[in-house]
Amino acid sequence: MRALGLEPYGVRDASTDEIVAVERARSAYDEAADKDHAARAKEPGFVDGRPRVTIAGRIMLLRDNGKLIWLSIRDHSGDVQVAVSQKDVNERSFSLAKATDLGDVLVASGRLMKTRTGEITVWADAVHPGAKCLVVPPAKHEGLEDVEVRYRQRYLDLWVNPETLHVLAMRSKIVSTIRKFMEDRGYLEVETPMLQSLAGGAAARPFVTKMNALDINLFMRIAPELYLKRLLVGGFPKVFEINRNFRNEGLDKQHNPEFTMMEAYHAFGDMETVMELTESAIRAAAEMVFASQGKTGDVSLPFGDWSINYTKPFARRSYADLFQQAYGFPMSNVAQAREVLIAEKPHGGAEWRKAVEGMDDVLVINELFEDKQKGGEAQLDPSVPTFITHYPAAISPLTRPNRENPKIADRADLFIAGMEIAPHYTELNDPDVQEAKFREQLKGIDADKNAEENTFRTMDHDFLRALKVGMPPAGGMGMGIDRLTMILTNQRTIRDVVLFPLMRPEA
RNA sequence: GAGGGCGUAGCUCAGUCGGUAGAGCAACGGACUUUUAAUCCGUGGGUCGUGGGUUCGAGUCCCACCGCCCUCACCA
Repeated sequence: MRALGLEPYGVRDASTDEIVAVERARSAYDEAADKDHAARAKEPGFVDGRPRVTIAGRIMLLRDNGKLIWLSIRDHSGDVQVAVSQKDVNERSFSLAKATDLGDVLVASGRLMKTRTGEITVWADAVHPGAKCLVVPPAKHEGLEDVEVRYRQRYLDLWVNPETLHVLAMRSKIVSTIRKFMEDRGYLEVETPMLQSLAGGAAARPFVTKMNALDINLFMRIAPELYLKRLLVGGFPKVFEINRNFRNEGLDKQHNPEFTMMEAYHAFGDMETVMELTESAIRAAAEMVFASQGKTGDVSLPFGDWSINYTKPFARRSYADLFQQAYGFPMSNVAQAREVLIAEKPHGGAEWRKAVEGMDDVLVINELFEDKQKGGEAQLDPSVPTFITHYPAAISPLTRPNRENPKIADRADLFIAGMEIAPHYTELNDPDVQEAKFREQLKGIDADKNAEENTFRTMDHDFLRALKVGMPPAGGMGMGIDRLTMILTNQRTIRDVVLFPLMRPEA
């Protein structure tokens, strides 16, 4: 192109300042003015009333008829046809249009008209360069289907597959809807450390990194919980944080090593306070998504084969009921539960039997419970978001035991479509009970957990010190933003709602 | 971590029984002022994921490795 005296890369100028989204340009089409122009263009003194627009985007299709060139240009909002006729543009514009290839970014200005086949077209009076595309673009019809290339070269995926851009833009809108909802409810957004010298607040393997200046190891946080609670001690009444957590574990359809979570804490609230908060926040996000599809009425969104209703109140099922339903005997029958668990791994042999027999009662029950929960749709109605309530206290180390029944934790987990979306707690604020629970956790509740995993189950003395200062009673919740986005946008893998999912480096 | 599947042109894909590497689109040169996946004429394009083995001969069969996908395991 430079050999032809053309500059392949554009600059900001008077025309680029006028650029509007393709969608807006198309809606500016004026049929009356177009017909008037078609009928009277040759009359002396005729004033062309057709709106003039400037759009910019990538060339998706190209039909060069010699002295008339048809281009299909795509931007984030859609596609539009552009016609560049030799007699209606200057030589420089026409040469540029001639030298254009599929994939180039082009700026085109012109009046809106319809072709005789009825397609809205920008009849160009000038075109300007945007950017040259130096790689051969993916096939214009088949698109880009290779999932590996889609994730590694997301820029290509976003350009070629409009659905990708739509889903990821929707993710941004879901986050901003929830953020606005929280602010409207009077919660203050805060930022707490991502680099922590103790990785607490959850049971997960952390990433370790090294700080040179202080010559210390630091952990990437696995949860912000313990810092947010310190803020309640300090006097913040209602706080939330939407940010990344990092867990050094496997990848699958529901797990990316870095993921986004919203945690919220409400002083002088409890589990019920934050359950209502989550339900309303999710409903607000679902309503936004639903409305963006131009739909009205009861909000229901598809996820796979299911249709999930967000207008009806979310359901509640107790842990004990679900256990009974799944196994046909009550969870109080630990002896029978133990036999069922042993029978689950017939190949485990004597070793497995011994491990199970040494397990705490509550862990036996919970192992069985979680086995069934993975196929959660078998027990819960997948079309209704459901809170599982009345968890055993022993598996919820940071939760306050129920005042009436200390064996039950004040904890409720929200499940949608078989996925765990958000746990809710009445938070534990008694430092003595908290310390006892830390110690219990440190004993190594799982005999078969390896040593490496136990190294990060350390006692957080400063957190206990904070509780001694006095934390008001509080409700707390944590919501997986990635999973919520999956459910609201009907994506079955977490990688399709993350802009740049983790990939093994290319060789 | 275990099992299974996949990897061929820029993209989407064929490739039979082991016998000269294929198509469409894209690219390159040319024609064409209302096209719609424009059309027409012409041209170029391959480390068949990588490395080894079997064989007269391997894209094809065997082994190892790399990457991706699926299922399971792990995972608040």
